[in-house]
Amino acid sequence: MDETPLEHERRAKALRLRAAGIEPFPWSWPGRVGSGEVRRRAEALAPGAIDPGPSVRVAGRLKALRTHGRTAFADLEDAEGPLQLLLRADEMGEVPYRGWLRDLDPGDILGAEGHPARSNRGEPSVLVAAVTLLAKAIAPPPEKFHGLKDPEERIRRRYLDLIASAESRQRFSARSRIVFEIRRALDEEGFQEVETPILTPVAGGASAEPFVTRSRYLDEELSLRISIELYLKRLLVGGFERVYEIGRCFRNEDGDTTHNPEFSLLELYWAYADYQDMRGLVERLYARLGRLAATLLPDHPEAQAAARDFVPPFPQIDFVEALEARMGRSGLLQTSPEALGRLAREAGARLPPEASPGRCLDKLFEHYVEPTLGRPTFVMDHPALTTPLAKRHRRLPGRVERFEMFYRGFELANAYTELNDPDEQELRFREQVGRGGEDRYAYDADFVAALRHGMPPATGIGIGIDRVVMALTGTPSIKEVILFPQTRRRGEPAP
RNA sequence: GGGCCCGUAGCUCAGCCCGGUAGAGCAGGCGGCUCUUAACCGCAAGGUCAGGGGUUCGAAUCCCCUCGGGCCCGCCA
Repeated sequence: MDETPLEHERRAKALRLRAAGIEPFPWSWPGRVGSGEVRRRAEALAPGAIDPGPSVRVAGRLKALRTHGRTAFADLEDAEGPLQLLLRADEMGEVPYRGWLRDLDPGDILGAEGHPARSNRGEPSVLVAAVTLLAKAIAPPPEKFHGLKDPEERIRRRYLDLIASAESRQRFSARSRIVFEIRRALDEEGFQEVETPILTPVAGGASAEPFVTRSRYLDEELSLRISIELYLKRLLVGGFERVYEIGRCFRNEDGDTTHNPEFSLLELYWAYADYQDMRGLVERLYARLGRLAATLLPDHPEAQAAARDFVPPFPQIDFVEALEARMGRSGLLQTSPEALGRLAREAGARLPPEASPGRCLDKLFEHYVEPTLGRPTFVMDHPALTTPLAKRHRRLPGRVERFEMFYRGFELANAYTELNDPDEQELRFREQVGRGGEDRYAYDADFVAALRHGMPPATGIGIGIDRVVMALTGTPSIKEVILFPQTRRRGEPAP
């Protein structure tokens, strides 16, 4: 890559230091303490005072340097936050002080040793006795005040976004904590996490185009999974009773504000329980997550609202009743496919002529009911037409035992009482495959073979992790909750 | 896949409508300053105006194509 004049200057500084016997990329910085501890010690002091206790060693990225002749203020930042360094010629020695001011740049990784202190203006600081370069930044950081704004650069070079934006760092930390909390909650509920194949001979469990690759060893085509479902159900056949997996799934489709080609899915299966049991689990889980979000993001109105909103029990509405009420008509399930298509198109849905009645019903629900579901709401007992792979409802004809939980326009859970009759499963697979259209599921013969050995009655659920994070943190774009979203290849810097 | 918008210095942005020598701030260079925190003051420097083609005496500016990105729609039950 061509070196900019700026980078030339910075590299020259590194070379100058090395020539003077100072390694610009040293190996370690032992005895380091976090900025948080130093801040706390410094905050106990009066302005202008110096902590008389032992000196401390801190480290972090140099964010800004304000020089005033024989004194200078440096903003250091580590994972715990910012910390000011107070550099003075009389503390450090005239020659080292002048040398470091000449050879340091914003963006450098620094170590500093000195006593906690408070500036005359009261800023918690370290009065530096000695400074050490821990890694020279040859390339400059983003602009100090405006940060990195260009949305393309923020995604392609996420490290720069993270350097510049505490908010971005906080959001991704929140994501980690949310996922950890989900694991902890499920562990306490008695579920065990498993790992099932990502490279699979048949990408099943959902309707989506897979990414396809090839195994040279097997001399076979393999697909990256589009869901986790069919392997977890095999484990129910095998005798595991409460299993889940959180993992990446892949769909070979366009991205947008709510879709990325690779995304994280939680799927969970629970033997000897039904979808009503699952509803309780969802309430307990989201109540925890709402409280967590409020703790993690005390300044985020959306996160605070989540804690108030996710208080069980969440209201339940019946899919058909809610839709009919909103539409002001009845007998939807008895309506002809042609009429359903007409209604859906009247509601603004652009549907292909061959769209199934189930798809029309989904579109109608999307249009009439979903926008009204701002608070956590369970939508119960979908028409069988919309959901071929759930178990038929034990009481309501033409329905299946299914619920979705909606919040702020996001579908945050989709659960069934699972189909476990192998003959019916095979029939439905064959219907889907025969259709050959958009809604096709891949036929997984091995899965049907597994069901023939008996899968206990069970409930299962899928939760899109990325969307959970979006909903809890009030983030409008999936790209802001995925560290490295998919982007088109571009001329990358040469090594 | 369709529509609209964006791409100017390392970063944040003016300039584009209405064509006439490419501008500022930050960062960097040189000089000054012992309490700043978007520090400040002075001086000098920094550009493939995303790329290609066209119109024109003359294009960052107007037109076409390509690349990349964003938003909306479609698709993703």
